[in-house]
This record gives sequence, C-alpha cells and structure tokens, in this order.
Amino acid sequence: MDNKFYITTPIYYVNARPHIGHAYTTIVCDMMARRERMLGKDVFFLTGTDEHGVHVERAAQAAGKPAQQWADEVSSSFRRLWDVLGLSYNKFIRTTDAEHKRGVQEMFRRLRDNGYIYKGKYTGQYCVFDELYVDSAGPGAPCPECGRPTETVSEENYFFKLSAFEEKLLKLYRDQPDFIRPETRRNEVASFVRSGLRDLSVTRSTFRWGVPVPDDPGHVIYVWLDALSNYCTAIGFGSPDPADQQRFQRYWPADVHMIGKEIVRFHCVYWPAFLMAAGLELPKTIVAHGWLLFEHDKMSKSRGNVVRAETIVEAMSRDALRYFLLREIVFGQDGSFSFDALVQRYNADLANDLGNLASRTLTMITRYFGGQVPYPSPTEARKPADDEIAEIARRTISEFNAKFEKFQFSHALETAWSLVSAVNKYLVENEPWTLGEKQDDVSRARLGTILYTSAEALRVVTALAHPVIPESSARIWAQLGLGEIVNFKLAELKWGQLPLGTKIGKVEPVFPRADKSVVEKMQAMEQERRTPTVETEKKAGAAAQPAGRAVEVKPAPAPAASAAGAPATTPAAKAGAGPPEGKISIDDFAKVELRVGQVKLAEKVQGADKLLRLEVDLGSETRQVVAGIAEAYAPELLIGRKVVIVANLAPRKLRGLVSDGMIVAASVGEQGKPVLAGFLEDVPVGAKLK
RNA sequence: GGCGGUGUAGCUCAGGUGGUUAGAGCGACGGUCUCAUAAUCCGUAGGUCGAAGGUUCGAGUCCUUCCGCCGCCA
Repeated sequence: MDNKFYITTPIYYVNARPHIGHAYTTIVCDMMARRERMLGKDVFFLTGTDEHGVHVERAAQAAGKPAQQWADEVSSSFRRLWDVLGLSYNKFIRTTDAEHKRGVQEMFRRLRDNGYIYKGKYTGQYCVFDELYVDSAGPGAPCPECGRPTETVSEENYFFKLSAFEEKLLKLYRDQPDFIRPETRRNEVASFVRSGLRDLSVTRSTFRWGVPVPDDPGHVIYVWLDALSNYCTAIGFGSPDPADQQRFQRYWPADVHMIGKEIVRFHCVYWPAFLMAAGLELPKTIVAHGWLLFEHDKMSKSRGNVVRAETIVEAMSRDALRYFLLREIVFGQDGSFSFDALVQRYNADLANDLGNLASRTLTMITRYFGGQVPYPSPTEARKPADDEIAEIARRTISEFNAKFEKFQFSHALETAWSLVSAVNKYLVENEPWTLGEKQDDVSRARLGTILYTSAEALRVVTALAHPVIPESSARIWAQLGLGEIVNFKLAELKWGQLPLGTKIGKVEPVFPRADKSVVEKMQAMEQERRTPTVETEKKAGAAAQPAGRAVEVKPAPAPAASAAGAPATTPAAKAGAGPPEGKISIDDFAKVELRVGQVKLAEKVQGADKLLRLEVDLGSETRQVVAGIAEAYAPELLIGRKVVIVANLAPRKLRGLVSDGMIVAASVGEQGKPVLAGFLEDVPVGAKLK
C-alpha cells in the first residue's frame, strides 16, 4: 500500500470573515494530518479559499474595492487565523491563483472532450443572489435557498451531462459504502440521486468574476466546478510542468475530503460525476461533520454570539480549543459551544486529570529518584496492580486506534482518559509518597515500580493525544526526557518503551487551571471585538456553518448591514465612542422601523405547531409575516386586530414561507408565552412608532 | 407531503444478533488523602429507557400506532 495521505478541508468562501465554525473543520483536518504524519505517512494537507462568484463581486462592490483586492484581504484573514491556530497545512490554495485557473480550464476541456458538455438554452427561474437555477417554478417564485424572488431568465449556457451518471453513482455508493460518511448522509445522497438527476448548468454569463470558459470567454465557469477542482489543481493537475504532474500522480486521489454537512450534495454527487467524466480517480472517502451551535448566554439576555477562535487562543490556549472541539463534540453531529463548557472541560480533563497526573508523577520522580526514571521491579516488589495498569494501557492503545479509524474522535479521547483515571486511582491506592519516606530496599523497589508505571502510562497517553493537543503533549514529552515528540513513531507505540534511567526535564505545569474569570474575560473580549456591523447568520444567528458557500449567503460586512437573523438576538451595537455599555443611541433606535399593522388573514402553517402565517396591512402595503404565536392565539381571533410590526426587518424564510417583518410581542413567563403588543386607543393602520 | 434519522439520569453520551437489580463521564452533595495545578481518590444522586399497544418465558434492544425534534427531497 502506498504511504501517502492526502486530506483536504473545503475551501472557504471569501464573502465573510472566518469564525470558529471554519476553525472547527480545519482543526479536525489538522489533527488527522498530524496523526498520519506520526504514523509515518507522507501527508499533504490542503486548505484554502474560494474566491469567485457573484457574491464576492458584490461584497467587494459594497466595500468599494476591486474584487481581487477584496478577495486578497479576506483570504489573508483566513490564512492569518490558521497561523494563529498553528495549523500544519501544506498548501493554502486560492481559486484566483493562476495555476488553479489553468487547472479548472483543463478540467472543463476534459469534460468537453469526453463528450459530457453541451451548449443549451435555459429558460426559467433564476436566483441572482445564489446563482441558482430553480427548476419547476413559476415566475416570481421564491428561491428555495434564500427566499428571495427569482427572476425569469433565458440564456445560453454550457451544461454538464449529470444525468448520465445516475447509475454509476448509485453503484459507487453501493460498492464503496465508506465513500460517504456518516451513513445517514450516504442515505440522503443516495435517495437524492435515485430520485433522478438533471443535467447541470456549469457556466454563467451574467457576471464576470470567475474563470473564463476555454475558447468562449463570454462565459465563466460555474463556481462549483471551479471550487471543487481545487482538490486536483492544488497538487498539480493541469500543469505542463513534469514535477507538478508527478505530484498529482503521487497524491491523487484524496484520502479524505472533510466537509460540512451543508455541502454534501456537491461533494458526493457533482464532484464524483465530474471526476468520472474527466477520467480521474475518485476520492477514497468524504466525511461530513455537523455544525457548531452557540448556546445562548444564560447570564444575560439571550443573544446570538459569534465566537472567534482568536479569543479562545488568547485567553486560554490553542490546545484548549482543539481538545474541546474534539472531545466535547460527537464528531458528525451538531455540537454546542459555550465558554462555560470550554472552561469546565479544560479544567476537568486537561488540568485536573492529565496535567495533574504529569505533575505529581514527575515531581515524585524528581524528589525520590533525582529526576531519573526508576527501574520497575521484575519480581519481589511487583503487585498485580502494576500489571493491571499495563494491561489497561495496552487495551487503551488498541481501542483508541480503532475508534480513531472510525472517525469517533470524542470516544477515542474518552478511552485515552480512562487510562489517566486508572493511573490517578492507582497512585492513591499505592501511596508512593508513603514509600518515599522509607529507605529499605523493598520500599525503594516498590516505589520505583509505581513511579515507572505511572510515567509509562503518562507517556502512552501523551503520544496518543499528541495530534489533538500538539503543543502541550510536546511539553509533557520533553518533561519526560523523551526529546522531540514529532520524531516519535506512533505505529510503534506499546507498553514498556520508556527507557530506564531517562533523565527527566524541568517539571512545570502544562495546563494551568482556568478560573471563572477566564470565561468573563473571553466574553468581554468578544463584546469588545464585536463591530457595529452585525454579521448575521442564516439560522437565527445560532449556527456557524463552516464550510460551504451554499449557505454562506450573508451580505458582506457592509456599513449599513441590518439584522437578517433572529430579531431577538441582535447584539447591541458598540463603538468606541458610542453610548455607555449596554445602551444604544437614539440613532440606533431610529434604525428600527416600527409600524401599526392590521391583521387581514391568519392561518396555521402546515407542519409547524407554533407558526401562524399572517397577512398584515401596513397601510401602504400588505405583508406576509410568519410568527411563532400559534400556541397562544387562535388564528380567527387575530383577524382585524391591530399589531406592531418591525417593518424594515430583512425577510427571512420559515418553514418555506417568507416572513417579511416581525410582530412585536411580550415574552411572558418561563415558557416565553407571547402576548401581542397593542394600543388602548385606536390608531390608524401604518402609523409609525417612535 | 415523500424518504431517512432520532428521542436513555441536570448536561454530553454508551448500551452487536432481546435475558439477572439500565451504564460512563461531567456537574451537584457528603467524605478522604496530601505526591500533585484547592488537584486526586471514595460514596450518594433512586432515570415510568418519548407515549400507548403488541410479539415473547423475558424488550431500552423486535413489530404497530401516536407524539416531539432533526436532516434530505418535493
């Protein structure tokens, strides 16, 4: 078997700045890359940025910058973050790189030469915002992605014969069950393909910011074909240079494409179809992880927090963040992040368990044996407890590796920590400190055995955990007197390799305990860094969707950005010279347009217990508003009622319905029962509140 | 609406092919030790395993229906 390992992150779309969700994806890959390197593989770890498309063009425009300059700036902010996090990527690709563009054109040519591209005419609905053709929809129908009205267009495009791959893809999913992980994603993809594939439009002529189609520069290549090709172009595909070609031969196909669950379809349907059409090998496996959600901060008013990785690194450490993400979140599922959970996990596992084990073990070796790893007694001073630890360690190594192979990172770490617990218990039960007071030979031999056992177990855990906590594990390793951990061959790890008589290094705490003030510090840092520009999330500011452009439909961080997310979660705008902490200025309030409206129609939303669809007359116009008040108000009782509407809230889609505005209500009691705002005197429809 | 998944202690999760009193970690509470980062270690927490039926000598573990949540698709 060949000895290479090629792993990729998605390339991140540069219409928004990086946040902890992007960091999560990339950290997982970094950890896997480090582990494979430790196992002796020739690793190529790729990440980068996706920089074409109308969103970028638009974001740059809003910022008053040329598209390339905008892309340069955002791309470098990603790169900076990866460097702050100490990630070990081998290459950072940008889709605006000349080599990449050349490679994409080569990919297009191959598809065309192999007969999978044809020119056709599309007439139908198109969402300009998402660059998306909406099939089987009438004029003006809402975009399924963003809810904005679609436009009717008729244009000539190049199409890819995706329909020709239906059977081949289904066969692929059958024959290679690990092609898509986890299984639930594979089921989704298979059922999608089974329902029939349409040919895919793979060029656009409505904007310029992209890779031109070879021999037909009036068209640019659709962003997905452009973006996905990065996995090949980054390692030399499409280059005339023999060295590049050799590199491509060496590393392709990818061993792992790591992606977020929102871009599964593109990677598991389109990408393999493109590759088959181009006559290239398919990646070994595509792994979709879940999203990182942010818990509401219970100590203050509920509000959505977008946490930045830099804050955690600065207030705690890189390893604290890495450990948390990999241990706390069950890989593949959505996970929730909170500062409290982070600190708690750090203290419990890293400071109290592992850190303290290192500290107590190494201190005793220093004190009782002058800093030299003692000899374990072969016979007389040996007890069953010592062999039990050795046995647990052996089991831990194999279980840890098995879980890792199955991408069960959190469970693997749990397994490793069970060894830490066992050793802490072993120390209490065997009381080496009591033996340390005695000078007789038997006591000395017993003491040596105990401390050797403890130190050796510490070594095993440290080696296993190194990919996850590279810096602190390196320090423990050095304190054990073992030199550079990166030189260690993980494949050879087994019990009993700690050299006897090793002179241990200077002992110092690796994981200083974090107290509550660290949480406050991080919260304050986030508060401070939060700019007046509110970058909102699609899903009520709750989900950080790390990887995909498909859902990164945020507007650029433009000056006048308004909240498009959950109305209740708008963080207080804060500027250096602004109003006092927690207050807003009259100007801020003036941004909110509140108007009196009259309910003309109210009905339950199918399939949603809490939602009502309302049509509200605002005087000048009638709006559709979807409100979560069905449990408190019967629809028929609302008709004719005058309510207060937030009139300038960006439209949002709920259960497939566009909600254009928000109804104002008090939230009462623990259940947050809504009580609609109203007036004691009669007021005209359309009146503005101020 | 179709398909798929899921619902186990306060929280996060384990619980192949059904079998004694349903588990772990964290948190909480009480206690202990003192080598160690006020860490470790021990004990306690009494969860109708979403609900109701069914199959079975026996079901968290299989079947049916219902409810909740989630995903994909339409």
